[in-house]
Amino acid sequence: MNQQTDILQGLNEQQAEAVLLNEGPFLVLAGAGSGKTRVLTHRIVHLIVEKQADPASILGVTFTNKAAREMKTRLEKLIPPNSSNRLWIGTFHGICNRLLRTEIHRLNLGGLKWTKNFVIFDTTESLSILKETLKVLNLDEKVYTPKAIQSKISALKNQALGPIEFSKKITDNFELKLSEIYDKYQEKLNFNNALDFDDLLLFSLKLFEGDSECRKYYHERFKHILVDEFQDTNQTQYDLLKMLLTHPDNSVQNWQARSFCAVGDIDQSIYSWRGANYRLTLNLQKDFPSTQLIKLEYNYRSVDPILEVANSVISNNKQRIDKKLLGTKGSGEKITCFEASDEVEEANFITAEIKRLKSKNQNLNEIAVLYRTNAQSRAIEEALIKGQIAYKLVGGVRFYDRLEIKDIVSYLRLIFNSKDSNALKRVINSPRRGIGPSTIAQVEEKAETMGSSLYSALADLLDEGGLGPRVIASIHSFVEVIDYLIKQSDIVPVPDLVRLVLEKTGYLIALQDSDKEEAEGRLENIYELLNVAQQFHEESEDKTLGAFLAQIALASDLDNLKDSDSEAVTLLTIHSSKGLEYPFVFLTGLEEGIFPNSRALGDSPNSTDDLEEERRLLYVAITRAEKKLFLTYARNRRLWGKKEYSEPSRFLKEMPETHLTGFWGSSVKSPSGKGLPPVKNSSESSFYSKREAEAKENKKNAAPQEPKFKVGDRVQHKSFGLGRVLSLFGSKNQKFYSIEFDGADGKKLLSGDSLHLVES
DNA sequence: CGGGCGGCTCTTTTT
DNA sequence: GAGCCGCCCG
Repeated sequence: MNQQTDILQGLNEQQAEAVLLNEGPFLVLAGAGSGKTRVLTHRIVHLIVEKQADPASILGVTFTNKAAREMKTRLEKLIPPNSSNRLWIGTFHGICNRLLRTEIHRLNLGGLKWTKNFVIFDTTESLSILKETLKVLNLDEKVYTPKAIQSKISALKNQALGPIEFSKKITDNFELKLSEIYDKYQEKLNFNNALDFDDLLLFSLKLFEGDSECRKYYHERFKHILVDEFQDTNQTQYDLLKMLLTHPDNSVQNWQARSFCAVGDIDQSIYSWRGANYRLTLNLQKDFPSTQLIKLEYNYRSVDPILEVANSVISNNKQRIDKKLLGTKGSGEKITCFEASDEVEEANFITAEIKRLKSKNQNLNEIAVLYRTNAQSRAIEEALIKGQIAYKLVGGVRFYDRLEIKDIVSYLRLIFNSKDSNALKRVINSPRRGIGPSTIAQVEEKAETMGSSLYSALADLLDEGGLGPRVIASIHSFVEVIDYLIKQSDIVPVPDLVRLVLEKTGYLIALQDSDKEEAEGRLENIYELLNVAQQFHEESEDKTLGAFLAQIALASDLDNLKDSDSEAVTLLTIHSSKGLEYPFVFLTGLEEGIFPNSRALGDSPNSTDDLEEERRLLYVAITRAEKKLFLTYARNRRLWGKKEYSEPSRFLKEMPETHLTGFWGSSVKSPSGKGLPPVKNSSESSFYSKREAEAKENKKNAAPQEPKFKVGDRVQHKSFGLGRVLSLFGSKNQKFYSIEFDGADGKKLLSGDSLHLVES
């Protein structure tokens, strides 16, 4: 067998075409589960093995670090040894970081320069310097809320607008102020020799715009560019790609001959709030008329009912290119719906179903629970803990956001880039050295007058009077330790440096001596950080401190998700689940206000767009499931600590009822049997609100309900016939039973009202 | 200087 | 219900 057929083995016609096309830009519209990752991997293998492409000439952009790592691992097995480390594969942010680490000195942004030992500020850190900025500008935080300003600036950066470009587009007073803040904020970042997330992209673009030599070098180098999840590209990323694809001397023309492969699915565009713009995908052919189009419509992941429901839901969107997922897995179980009285019952149902799956020898790693917002995980976690089901939670508090880890990392950052005043302020009194806010204020003042960094202002302050002898001694020994560590950082590998930090700063001793309850957990986390450092040193290509810090800054919780780990159910938001697949999926909280989220239901001019994005999100969620999907919602939910009534999601009625089963919308099924009646207007008095009023009334009067049946009882239902009780759920006032009916496939979930006991 | 307490706002999603 | 901020007291 020759290599050509080998590479194409197992690919369908369209997939093979996408692998083999070698000239001109082309767009692969790849539906969920259509094997696009395979296409990308095989294409790279084809380029290297068949076309003798230099691995260093290939640039692959993925959406997550995890996807990048997986792709690299797969490639290592398929291409010649030692060639994989010459490929550039990563997220836009990761790639831009790599680029700027070597080229940032060429960049000049309105007189501001950065050096290659820049640090990356995460959202929290950039918020804190933004607050400083507002203070300096004497702006009221009540009027200019830092969070809102932060997202405005982020939006600008994602539209390729730097402070200078934006200042030319100002139309009103608010924008004028915003522009001032933006300027000052960038100055602050510069003072720290720091970039925020969005700057990684924007600065890379500005670099190419301002330095055609540099642009030419990378244009000529990256002969083959592949971009995954193209629908979630923002303007800045798009412009950046254009920079690489076109030659500085002859603009658009030679784009047409470039090997450029964009893979995406407009129906899975779910990051518009981060500046992503799926219209860029729609416009690709308009921008570049020679762009060829390949559609991948065969789905190799899910059974038919799941695909039917997904197709049906997404067809309600107006803004899309028509396509359907075509099944290859055949028929399968219907989708089970469950209406819970509240979030506790919902969680109990999920736990019980998971137990059942486990009893049928399903591995817990095959199960995922999805939700719209992170806050929803809480109730589910509690139920799983009670039910003794192991779970892994993605999101929530990131490992690197923990206090002790941030402390140690801040030390490392200060060592790497002594201009990082955020890091300095964080560590200077941790462990306690008696250097408090008033001293820091003096340091800041000193730095201001000297025009220097906080760290060098420390040394200047020592020479002056005005500080007590105790503080002087503290600062003196602090500076001594940091200076020593800075010297060591050039000599010793990262894991050793981390150990030195723990030891020389007194951090470890202070923690060990602490009799606080949480100290033990913190120590464990610190040991885990040491493990991370060790692993980094063994596996990373670039073993420098800078690379370590960048890895930490760009790491997401998702990156640590390994299926091979211990056996556990995965809990994650729908956003985080993009690109993943699980045999069994629970999609929870299908309620108006939760999903679709209330933010998407407002009367803003964008609300139609927002609702369509919610629908795409639902489409993503549904298509994660391979074998079996569960949909749940709760009639009451604790929100901001308050109980709220909610109506079932409007999306439920967009699903063909023939593919659904279970107990859902109990009395809300319309007489026609066509699923839920239309939710016209959530504020309108409707069927739902009447039912809510009833429920409220019942609740008031109801004594705690005793279960009518127990597990194993024979029961009768007027339309389903005879069955047996498998399990029971419910709150104090409401009980539900899972019933297996004789001769029927699957089980039904019903309330006691419609059942009669036949035999105990 | 540091810890503790009370009041305030807020949650959509993440590189 | 939680995290953040500011205020007060030891």
